[in-house]
Amino acid sequence: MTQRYKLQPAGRSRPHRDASRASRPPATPKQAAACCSPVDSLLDIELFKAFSDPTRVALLACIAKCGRACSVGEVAECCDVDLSVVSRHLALLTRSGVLEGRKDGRTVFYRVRYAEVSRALRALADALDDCQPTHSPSPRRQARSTPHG
Amino acid sequence: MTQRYKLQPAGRSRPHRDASRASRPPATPKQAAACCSPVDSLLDIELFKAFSDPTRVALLACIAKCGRACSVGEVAECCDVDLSVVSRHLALLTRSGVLEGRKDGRTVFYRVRYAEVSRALRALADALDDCQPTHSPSPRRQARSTPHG
DNA sequence: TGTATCGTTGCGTCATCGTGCAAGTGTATG
DNA sequence: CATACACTTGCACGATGACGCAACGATACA
Repeated sequence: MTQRYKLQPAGRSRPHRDASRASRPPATPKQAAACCSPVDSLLDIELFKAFSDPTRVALLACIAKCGRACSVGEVAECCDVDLSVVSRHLALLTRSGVLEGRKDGRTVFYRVRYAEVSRALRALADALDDCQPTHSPSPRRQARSTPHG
Repeated sequence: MTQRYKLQPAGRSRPHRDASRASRPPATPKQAAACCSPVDSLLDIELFKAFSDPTRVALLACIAKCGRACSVGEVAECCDVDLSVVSRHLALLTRSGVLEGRKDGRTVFYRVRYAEVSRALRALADALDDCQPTHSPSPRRQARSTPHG
């Protein structure tokens, strides 16, 4: 099945009650604060915090564009920062569910969890669209044009 | 036309050279750092920094769930922080292109730029998927299931 | 078993950011 | 013109986070 809500680190998964974005929106922001909606869980602070540092994002972009799992040493050649800094950034990206690490001998290979991240981003986009009263109430689409799970 | 790349504050728009994600990915992360791709501009640090503070995200979620433009005073009732803090958060969200402010008399109404934000999120999701060598090379889809521009 | 390699973790430092208070700006109202 | 209201901005302070260096595992190899 598809993971609908908040992005989790690799190897976990968590259910979450659906806030059933009812027929009409709350009248005031204060009322909105009380009623919970998919956007609450999809606005995943840890995920977006991972995307909010230039060095970290540069490292992520390098791995992403590479399209394969990369070692820490390889990734460190992208940026002019200490290897320990790279290690910490990759660890944080892993904790936030963006990367996945695999140890092979004495080297650690990090790969991007493309499907999970893009699914989380699209889910948030859908949830935001659903908040607009003028918007049609969201046909649940698959992740991409290709209908694989 | 649709704005393909980085989310901009309301009232602006910027072209950007297309990195033409070529046939095969770069061999190493270092090479990946040199060649630019849609992910570079779509990993918009200012946007995601806006989503990386709990208070700020709570305020945003309130406005989003409300589905209409809200005044600063209204939004301030959602959280237990000073009004000046709310004002600053909403200003930052505006600068990063998430909100749009409109002054009416002495009150300022902030609304969520739903379409622009969700478009930016989906564009990043697409760009990430395109980085996977195993993935089909991205049919350019419209924003949602409804085929309006 | 010693040594080199790959990566992580502890620690101190510095910059950034979130916050509250107080003062300031701009707009309506009497 | 004075006052009230809605919001913004200056300032100081504390918390968080990014960074480099050094020390520490963990694994491979001679």
